[in-house]
Amino acid sequence: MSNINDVARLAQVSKATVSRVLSGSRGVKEESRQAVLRAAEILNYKPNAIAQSLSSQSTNCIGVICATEHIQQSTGYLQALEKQLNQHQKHLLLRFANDHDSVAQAAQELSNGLCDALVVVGARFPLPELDDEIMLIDCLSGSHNLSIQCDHIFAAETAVHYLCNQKRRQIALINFASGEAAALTLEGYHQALHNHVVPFNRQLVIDDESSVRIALQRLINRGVKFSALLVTDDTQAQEAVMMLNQYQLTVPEQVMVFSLDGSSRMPGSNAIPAIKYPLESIARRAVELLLGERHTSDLVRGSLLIA
Amino acid sequence: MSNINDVARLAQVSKATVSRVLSGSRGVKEESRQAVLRAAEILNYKPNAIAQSLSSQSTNCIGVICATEHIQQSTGYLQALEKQLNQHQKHLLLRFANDHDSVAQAAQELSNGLCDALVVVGARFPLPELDDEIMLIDCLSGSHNLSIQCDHIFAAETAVHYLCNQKRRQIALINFASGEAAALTLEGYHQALHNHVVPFNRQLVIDDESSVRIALQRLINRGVKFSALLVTDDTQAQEAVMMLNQYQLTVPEQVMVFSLDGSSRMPGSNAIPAIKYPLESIARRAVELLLGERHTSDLVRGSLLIA
DNA sequence: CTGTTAGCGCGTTCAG
DNA sequence: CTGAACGCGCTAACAG
Repeated sequence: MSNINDVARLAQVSKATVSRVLSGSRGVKEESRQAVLRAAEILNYKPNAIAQSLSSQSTNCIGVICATEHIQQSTGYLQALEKQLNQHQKHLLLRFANDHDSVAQAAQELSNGLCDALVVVGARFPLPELDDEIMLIDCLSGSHNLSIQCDHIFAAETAVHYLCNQKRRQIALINFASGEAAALTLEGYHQALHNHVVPFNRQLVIDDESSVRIALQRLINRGVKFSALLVTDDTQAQEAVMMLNQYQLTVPEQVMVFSLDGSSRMPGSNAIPAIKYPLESIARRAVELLLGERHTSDLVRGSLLIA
Repeated sequence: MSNINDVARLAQVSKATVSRVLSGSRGVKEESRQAVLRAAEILNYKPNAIAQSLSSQSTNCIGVICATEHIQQSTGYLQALEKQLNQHQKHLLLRFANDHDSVAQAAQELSNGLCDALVVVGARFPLPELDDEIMLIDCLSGSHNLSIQCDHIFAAETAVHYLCNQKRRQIALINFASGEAAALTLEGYHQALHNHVVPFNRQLVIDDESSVRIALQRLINRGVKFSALLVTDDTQAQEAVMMLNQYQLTVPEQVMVFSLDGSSRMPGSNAIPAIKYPLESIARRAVELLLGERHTSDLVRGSLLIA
């Protein structure tokens, strides 16, 4: 690979002039300008990104730590993020993590100057204490400087509202097992029921169970009737449908399953109503926040999606 | 962020000694060694990755250009690759691309010293002329220095063999639209039929159609009966099943759909028999080839997977 | 065993 | 308008 010296030599100018032409490009005689461009063309010269980074004290890399639990979900985010970053000439350094410790380790290992910033995406588990510079997207943790969260209250309200309009008033909820998101979801659920003058039944809510299947079994074991089932995402919805079928409950006739996050749908789950979040705009907002100096957070609302 | 000078100063030694302790670590007096470690601890010092890269002329980054066409497939590769790279202390620089030009551009932009190597994953379209150093995983292109390909002949043979044993002898094939893989698949299909003394019927094969739905329509329009349908991957299988249902054909009773690549399955497609490739070992092999100096290629066989 | 020095490739003063 | 010189943070070769 040729370097700046080679170009300078071939173009009969100094390194500084080469640098000026290829970067700032202002205040250079047209003649030497052409000479540099020609030389660079001939040598197929590309400024070395590493050297530039060292000099400018900023790599153009953004580290993304992606939760794998709901992988098809995360993949949507990944694509949207990459697209946005790409438009800003930034690179995406990918790391997967599926629990507290993995995230901590990944964050450690990416904090050695390789990345200009870090993002954690889709972590549905308690996160370690992270630097305030790190952005959280669609994670459970609530109070963080830089984050983009789904409006869980709004989602739950919308879902309950829709289901009530379908004359389904016994709405079961399998909530997140912990975190701010769980509380907010419950709040929206509560609120919407109240608006529809439906009494709240504690027996219809499970909020301390990480496995959907077991949550559903517990629900059924309780013997309480329900005509609708709210779950937190599409993966859970799929599993719930299968399991309900095993219990001879038809979907959606007897029980309508509703996914509170149906972004990045996989084929075959179109029959399940859901709240869909606009991945592209979330990613755009995320990159804006990340690259801008303003440290703030966003709440994004999802829209009702029915087959 | 503190740098090597800070540590040297605090530890009362020179930069070189600090470097030695944290890298080579040989031939250093225990006393100064401890001093360095203590100082590094106190200052929470992390060697700057960029500076190391510039000096060593090797970033520890591997660029991965991932095709998005069959995204759930690609995601599996991505996770497996990241895991392997991680074990080798390498970072994964992610780029998505869905056509010839995007790949070319991505390859260009990652060839500025930022990456030590490049990998293209899952590209089912014709690729641009790429540097021989670039590794191809599960791509259509055949002759390339460094690549890991699926054994398409073996896969097609296995599929046909299985179907014949199920007494299904009219086996339709919706093949790749182009490339080496298409030819190999057809060869395996051909060969296996021959072994089962089933006459080859050109009317059962579609190999110049990128859309499954249209391919299937063409197949049905031809009016030729088939009791089994071979498609190239799970996404296509899903679509085929839906479409067959629309035509009032029951699956698998009337037509058994078989996916020639059912790696990284999504929930709900368990009923479709498939050939499954071992993603983890493919990724391991890929990283070995990439990091080793031997430039060679691999052919990997998939195993029959039935619900 | 250790400190000094010279690069790695580039951007950026600062004189001319 | 241009070139020489310095610094980014670190590693490696060379003297002591």
